[in-house]
Amino acid sequence: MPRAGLDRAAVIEAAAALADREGLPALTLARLAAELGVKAPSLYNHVSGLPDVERALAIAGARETNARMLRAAAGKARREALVAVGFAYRDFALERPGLYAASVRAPAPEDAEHQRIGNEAVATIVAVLSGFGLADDDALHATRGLRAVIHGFVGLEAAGAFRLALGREESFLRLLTAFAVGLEHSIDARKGS
Amino acid sequence: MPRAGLDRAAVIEAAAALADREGLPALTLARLAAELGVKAPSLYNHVSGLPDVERALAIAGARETNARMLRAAAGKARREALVAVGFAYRDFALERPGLYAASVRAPAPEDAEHQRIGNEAVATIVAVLSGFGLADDDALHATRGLRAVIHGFVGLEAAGAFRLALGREESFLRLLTAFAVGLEHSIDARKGS
DNA sequence: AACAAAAAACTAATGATATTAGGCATTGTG
DNA sequence: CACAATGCCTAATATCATTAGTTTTTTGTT
Repeated sequence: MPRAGLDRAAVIEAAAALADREGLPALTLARLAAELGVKAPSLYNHVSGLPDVERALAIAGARETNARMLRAAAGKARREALVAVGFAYRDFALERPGLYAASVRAPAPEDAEHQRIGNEAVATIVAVLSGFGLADDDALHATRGLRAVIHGFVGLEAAGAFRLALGREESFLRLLTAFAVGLEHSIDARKGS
Repeated sequence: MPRAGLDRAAVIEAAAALADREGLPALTLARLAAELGVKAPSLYNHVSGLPDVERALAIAGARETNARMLRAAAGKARREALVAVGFAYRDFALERPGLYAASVRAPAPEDAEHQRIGNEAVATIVAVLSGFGLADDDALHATRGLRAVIHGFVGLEAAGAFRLALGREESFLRLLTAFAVGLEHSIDARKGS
């Protein structure tokens, strides 16, 4: 039997491509092996099982998302930064639906590495909101809010929930703007202005 | 062999209970059958397969969500109605995580019944936003926004994404309020006030 | 260069799952 | 009370993931 010349990276890459192309649920070891011209058990020389592959996709997706958000936020502040980060996240989800879907699943509580990557993305959101001059709990609540706004819109869009012929970018832009405006006002209100 | 006395409703109910208790992924026909004191193939006398069960849960969940949102919105308007509906949705997701998870999956495009239930929930959101005096596209964009806000926050919370010791109700309240405030202001801006 | 060790592929087997087919008992109805 | 429908069963097939054990190819060492 000739060797296929696989390694872990090649397996994970093929898995990502398959998940992007046919959806995360279509990613099975049997399918992946066939795609790579190999029998399913052979994959165990490179990965420890399906959960390992899924975790690798989740981490790769989270890394990529975070990198894009950081790039998008560079040199921007407040409302502009918030919108840029939102769209960076959305673009990634639309371009790599399989990786995105994998990265959405919450990391196992005992998976320190995966948790760490997730925390970095949260830190990026925190940084984006720092320009709004929020302190302490205000900043934490706002972070949860922005995560929810972005995750919610992108998730619904990825699930095909927006079927109307109405610009989705426009919807997203308005949502991000409304949240930003709302944030600014709640700050004013709290300052007693 | 004595009869178990099952019918479709009993099967679906047990499936919902199992999904709530152990998570939607734990819902398998084998598991469900064991729970009901019956062998898996016997379930086919009452449901047409696992997808049928999942669809039934999705529809039941969507119905219940919608009913709760309608009840919550009755007699309220604008910001108050928006907050009430958001919390009604959230309460349901926390009380019935399995049903909620099932109802989040988008209906198949050819599944008219399921689509219809989903549209009713959208109509409820539209109604809640009607008090804000939005017209045409503005109303549609805002509806997408509110759906995203609610779905996003509740989804993250259900996934265990909010691990800090910081009131989650408070975070959600602030998010809904920020969105409402942002909406009001974007309306003002558009009116040129 | 030869050979031993490591790595990568394979086949075979196990166990979970869904699902279909076919048989038998129970039940409710004429 | 017979009988037809119904509900449950066992048996069988097919798809997965995964483990064990084998073979073959590389690789690295002497």
